[in-house]
Amino acid sequence: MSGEPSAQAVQPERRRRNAAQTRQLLMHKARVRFIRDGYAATTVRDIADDAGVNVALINRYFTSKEGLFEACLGMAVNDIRSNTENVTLEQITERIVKRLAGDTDDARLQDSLMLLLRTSGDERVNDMRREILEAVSEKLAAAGGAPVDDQRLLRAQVVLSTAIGITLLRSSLRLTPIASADEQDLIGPLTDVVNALLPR
Amino acid sequence: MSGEPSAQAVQPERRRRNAAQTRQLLMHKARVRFIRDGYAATTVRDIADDAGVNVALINRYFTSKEGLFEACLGMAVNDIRSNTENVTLEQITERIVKRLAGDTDDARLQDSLMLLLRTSGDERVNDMRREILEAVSEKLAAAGGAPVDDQRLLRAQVVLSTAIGITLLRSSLRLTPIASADEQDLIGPLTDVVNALLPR
DNA sequence: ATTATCTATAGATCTATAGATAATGC
DNA sequence: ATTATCTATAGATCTATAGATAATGC
Repeated sequence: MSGEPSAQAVQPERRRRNAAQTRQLLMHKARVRFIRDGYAATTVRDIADDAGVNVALINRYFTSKEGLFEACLGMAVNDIRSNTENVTLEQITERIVKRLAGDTDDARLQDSLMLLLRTSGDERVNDMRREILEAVSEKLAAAGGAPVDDQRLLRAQVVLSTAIGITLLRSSLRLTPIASADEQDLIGPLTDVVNALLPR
Repeated sequence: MSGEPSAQAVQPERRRRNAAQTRQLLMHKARVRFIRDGYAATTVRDIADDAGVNVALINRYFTSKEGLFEACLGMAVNDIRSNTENVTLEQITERIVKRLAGDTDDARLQDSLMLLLRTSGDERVNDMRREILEAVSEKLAAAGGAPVDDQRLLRAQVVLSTAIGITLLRSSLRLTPIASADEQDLIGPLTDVVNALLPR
């Protein structure tokens, strides 16, 4: 179903042995699989093949498939957190568009937002997900120094919903024309949404 | 991981043998599992247990797990199609809110939009998904007799993105306050989004 | 000598099917 | 007699682990 190793999997030349680097590579390949196929549909063998190493290394470096997923999610959480630090009202649209605008398939398969939508069945992982989304929506709501009440927090979450929905339609469902829209095409509609939901 | 049969699974009294009814029941239970856990994480045994019948009936009535998923998706597509017939610009927000407003967990697990986000790996199924989403966004774009250009279609798809994103945050991620918002709470923000994206 | 990586395999699923059982209708 | 439903099981994965191999650093 999703078993063929991707073309890039074949390393042209064996790189020098390096546990840290292999760990990184596994996380990178895992992230792409988890985003594209979801947790359950991804096998550890898929990931190991993509990385061009033996399956056993996944358990060696991450204890379990679940551990690998958790590591990927941690990376995504950091990525999103650092991208939403100190954001002003003016920057919101720009940041969202930048995040969504990845125009190559490869870029979309890196999108941390997509990984946040994947579930593994582990409760701790679901908590991580909810925490970061709460943090992000609070930052959005408070952007520009606006006073945050429940009303505004809800509206911030609708902004977040739009971003998530666009990500899905573009990367997972590949719906045109939104899937082929570039930064320039998205900025207008997105600006309108943000202005409508989070008036200054 | 997701194996416990739900509480309602135990039928208080054995109903009369009825193939058509059992088929229906299986589709209904399958839909809930597929929406909540996704295709790969759901086992046919989970579904059969929820329905209180033997696993073998799934293959008898639907040929395969994939066939059952396809049947569920067909149901969802019909549901969404009938809900987007002849929609006017004024009705869009109302329709979206009505669809999103399900306030019980059970209601959310029925949401056809959520099933559209689930993938099975079968290419034919992905096509069904893309087709219905295209049809819906075209209907949205054309609502109220507006001339449809690429620009407007893109904006209609951003509306759709918002609806999908809200559904996800509410049902799968259960983010508050949006997850606990009712119809009354959602109508305001949603109206603003639709007006901003699809001006008459 | 250390440790990154691989081999081989156990044990636990999961889907699908052949054939048996038992409820229903004539 | 028909057919809805169940039993039993084959065959295909999939994850995890114990222990072997081989590349690297001292």
